[in-house]
Amino acid sequence: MSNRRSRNGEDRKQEERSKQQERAQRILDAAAELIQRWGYNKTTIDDIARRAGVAKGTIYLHWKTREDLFDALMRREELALAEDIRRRIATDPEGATLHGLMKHATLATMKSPLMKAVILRDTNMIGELVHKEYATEAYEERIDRYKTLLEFLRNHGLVRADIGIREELYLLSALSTGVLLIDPWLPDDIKVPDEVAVELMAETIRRTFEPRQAATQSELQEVTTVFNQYIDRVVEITKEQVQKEIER
Amino acid sequence: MSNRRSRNGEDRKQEERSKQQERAQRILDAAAELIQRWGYNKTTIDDIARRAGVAKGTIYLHWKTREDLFDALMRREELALAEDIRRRIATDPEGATLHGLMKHATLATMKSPLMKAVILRDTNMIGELVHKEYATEAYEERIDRYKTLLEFLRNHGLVRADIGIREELYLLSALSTGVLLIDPWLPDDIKVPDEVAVELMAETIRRTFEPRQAATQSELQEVTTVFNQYIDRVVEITKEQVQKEIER
DNA sequence: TTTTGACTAATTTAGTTTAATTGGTCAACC
DNA sequence: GGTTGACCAATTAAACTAAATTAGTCAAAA
Repeated sequence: MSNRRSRNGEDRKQEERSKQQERAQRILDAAAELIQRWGYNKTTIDDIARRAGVAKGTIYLHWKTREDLFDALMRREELALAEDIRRRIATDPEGATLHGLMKHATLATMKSPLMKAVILRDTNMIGELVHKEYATEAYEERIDRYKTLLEFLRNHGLVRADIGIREELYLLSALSTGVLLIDPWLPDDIKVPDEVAVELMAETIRRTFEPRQAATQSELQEVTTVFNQYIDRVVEITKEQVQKEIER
Repeated sequence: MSNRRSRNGEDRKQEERSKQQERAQRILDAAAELIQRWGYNKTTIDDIARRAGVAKGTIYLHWKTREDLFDALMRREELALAEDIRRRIATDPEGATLHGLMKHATLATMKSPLMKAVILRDTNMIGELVHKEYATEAYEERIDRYKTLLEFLRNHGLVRADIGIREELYLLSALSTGVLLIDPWLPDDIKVPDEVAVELMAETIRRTFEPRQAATQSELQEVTTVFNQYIDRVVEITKEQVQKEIER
């Protein structure tokens, strides 16, 4: 039906949409870069438009307000983070464990200046506006997901169940937050590379949270499957949210 | 020689000195209270004088500048903290261990708003001036003392020696800093009381840093003695510094 | 239809003047 | 002697204005 010479409306519409989506990504790229360099407050729509090579009005064809643009950027970053974490876990034989997840999630966060700033509520980078709303939300969502996974792992004897979940969540939060933001406090001769830091954290979690004797091979296999399914679902849900926001 | 009716010069001089020292303490009390309430920047010498019930000039009989007063206050707080920690360790059967020390030191810090603010570099409470100088110094001194103790405990097999000291110091720092400042991040239903938080931290340290099998009773006794001597020496050194600063 | 950029109303920033406060001193007082 | 609080120079805060910047709009161009 459709060929190179005479294309039907559907084709053209789709082509245009993908072109527009590509442009949306370019705009978000520009925003991400500028925010990382100048911080949220000092990054203007004009800057972003100039860097993305579009007119200012075009940006408002995609998002109604400046905050909407930022929201979309953060959602995209969330997705990138989730995919990064999934990738790291997939290539790590010990990925599908509590210490594995925490290790990869923390390292991924460290490597994403935007997410790190949001999680740590770095007011210098992220503006005051976001501070209260988005940051708290992001952190609580994170904890919520850990809670779900923790319950699952406890039920399968892969995590201690002799202390409360609240206490475990507290410890995991304190430890990972400590690792995320300790750096500027440390004297130079004690600093360690990110990769070493999360490795140390992982070992701590393993020793503190996971039982002495390893699980049976078959049970481990089963848990790993569900674990990975869970991660995949989180990625999928995030992806859907992002798609919704990119399609105008 | 000297009795109640006719005192010699020495007596009088000493009496006056103690009276002045008492006054110095009163001034520091006032300063501490006001700084806790209003923060360092908003606490004026006039405020302090009024609250301590002395004239402003009197304060300058004790310290040359506002900063000197603050220094003295922090030294005194350091001493109080060190004594508090020693007391807590003395009454805890497991006090003379790495996890015991960390637990009591962290809890003592939590209970001292002034020290907590300095360690966490809470710019809202502590002024900018102090930020760079005193805060860094205090933190590094802390780490230095832990290093000494860590080496000692490692040599006696009470702490793992299969990872580097640097890595151990990093982990202890990240963990305790995380515990110290995580609170405002947490959703309410995950918060735990300070006492529980440090208990969880202690358990983490025990599991992560200390060997599986307990030491022999006699060796433990020996280590405990040295451990306590070390704590005592830290307290004594701090006390001397404070004395020097209080005596004009 | 889609994209643009000049335009506007509103906010932020920068600069200035004025008023209040503050750290520190010292002559007078105890 | 030791202690005080009025006093001063210097700093900081407040009030105000002018200038610049910014998010968002929309008529015109592509």
